[in-house]
Amino acid sequence: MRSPTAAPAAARADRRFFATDAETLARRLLGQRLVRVLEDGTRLAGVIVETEAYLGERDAAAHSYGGRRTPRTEPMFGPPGTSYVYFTYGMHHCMNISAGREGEPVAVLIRALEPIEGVERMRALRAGATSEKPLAVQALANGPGRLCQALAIDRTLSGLDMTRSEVLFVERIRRRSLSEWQLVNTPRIGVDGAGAWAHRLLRWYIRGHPCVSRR
DNA sequence: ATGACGATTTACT
DNA sequence: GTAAATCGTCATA
Repeated sequence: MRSPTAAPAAARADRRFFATDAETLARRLLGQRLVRVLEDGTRLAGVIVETEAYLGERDAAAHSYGGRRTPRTEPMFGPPGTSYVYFTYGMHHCMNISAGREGEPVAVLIRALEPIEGVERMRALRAGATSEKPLAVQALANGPGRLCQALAIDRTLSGLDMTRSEVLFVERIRRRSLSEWQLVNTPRIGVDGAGAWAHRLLRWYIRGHPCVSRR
């Protein structure tokens, strides 16, 4: 039973939310809340402030370019709302959410969050990365690798159905102010080897937000 | 079996 | 600004 004073349960993003093209989902995710529930029940959450779209077989920057389908990339082919987490550079993880339709390997990379819940836990999770003093809030999840570290996301969380998972999901939050935000649209980061696709404007972020990567 | 590379981050000059 | 860290994944053989 919920107490009369408790806040109403946030609405979880459902299949329909994710079932659109990657560019639309990349914009739609901005301002929504990404939630990670740890094994001890701790809730870590933040507002998504930066995303990138990966357009599948035709996109030379995508892991699914040319239809490449391997155990690693399999979640990209899953139903919309499937998590795709990969390990790279021998030390970092990056998190995506599949979009489009099942069998269509398109996804959105989550590049940065504004930490909202469990900030101290995120700081502890990130502490090992630097020898510096405690990190500022805006430095906890301002990049795809940092975000995964702050939320304890690794490839054991790849392939989850985020419309069902109890450990990783998106909550839709009321965004009356969203229409007031200005979105910035730029080329994607770190895909210089992708020829003409490197120039496509497939990255979005909330203009002026302090938690965006590469400030 | 082997080798090249990466949707990054950090530290250092 | 540049370089190092570090290893799973994938293509080739």
